[in-house]
Amino acid sequence: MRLPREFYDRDALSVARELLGKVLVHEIDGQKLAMRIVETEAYVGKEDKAAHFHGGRRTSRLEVIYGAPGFSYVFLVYGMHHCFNVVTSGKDDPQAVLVRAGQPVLGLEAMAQRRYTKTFGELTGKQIIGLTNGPGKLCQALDIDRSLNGADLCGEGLYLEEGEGVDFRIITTKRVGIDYAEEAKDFPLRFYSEGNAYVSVK
DNA sequence: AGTAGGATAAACT
DNA sequence: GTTTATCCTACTT
Repeated sequence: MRLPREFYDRDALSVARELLGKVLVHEIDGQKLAMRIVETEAYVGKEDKAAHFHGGRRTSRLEVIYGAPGFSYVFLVYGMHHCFNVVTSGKDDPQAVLVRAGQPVLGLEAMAQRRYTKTFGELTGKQIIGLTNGPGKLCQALDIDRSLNGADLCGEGLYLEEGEGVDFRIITTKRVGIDYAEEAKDFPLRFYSEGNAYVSVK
């Protein structure tokens, strides 16, 4: 079951929490790369100094976030890593959820190849975890880059599906990598699946 | 287990 | 010219 537009048409905090356990799918040439989401972060409104759109900043790359919910926002950080976000909330209300980590479900060979240029069987235990345990890593594993910025997640190619009802507890804590964000750096806006090996930072 | 530094380019000032 | 929602490697304890 693909998640409907309404799922995304809410505040980022709710969407971030409920995205845990959902499955992110990227179809390439008929091949499915899929990952169960285990860690997310909410970036919520103009008061949030950690967000690109803080203070109501509205530049060309941010237009998608000011648009309709259920679209992707993909950007490049540190000149080499992509970050995948889901746009939430209504038009002109900038909110988004960063997908920070997941566990591979489908297309493991392709992921191993993209991340390490090795077959899955050649990977060490650490490398298997390293496939998708971070925002930049998961984008490399799932072949997500800026060409997918603005993609409709209710369309074809890149979308999210309902997961398999696995039970887990949600840990709520501070976000990662936003030390510049003054008081916002301590906001409890990161969520992850308790005990999951693929979580980027415990 | 922790700390340090470098890679590397788009976006923004 | 500065900053950056990261990752990897190497070195120290």
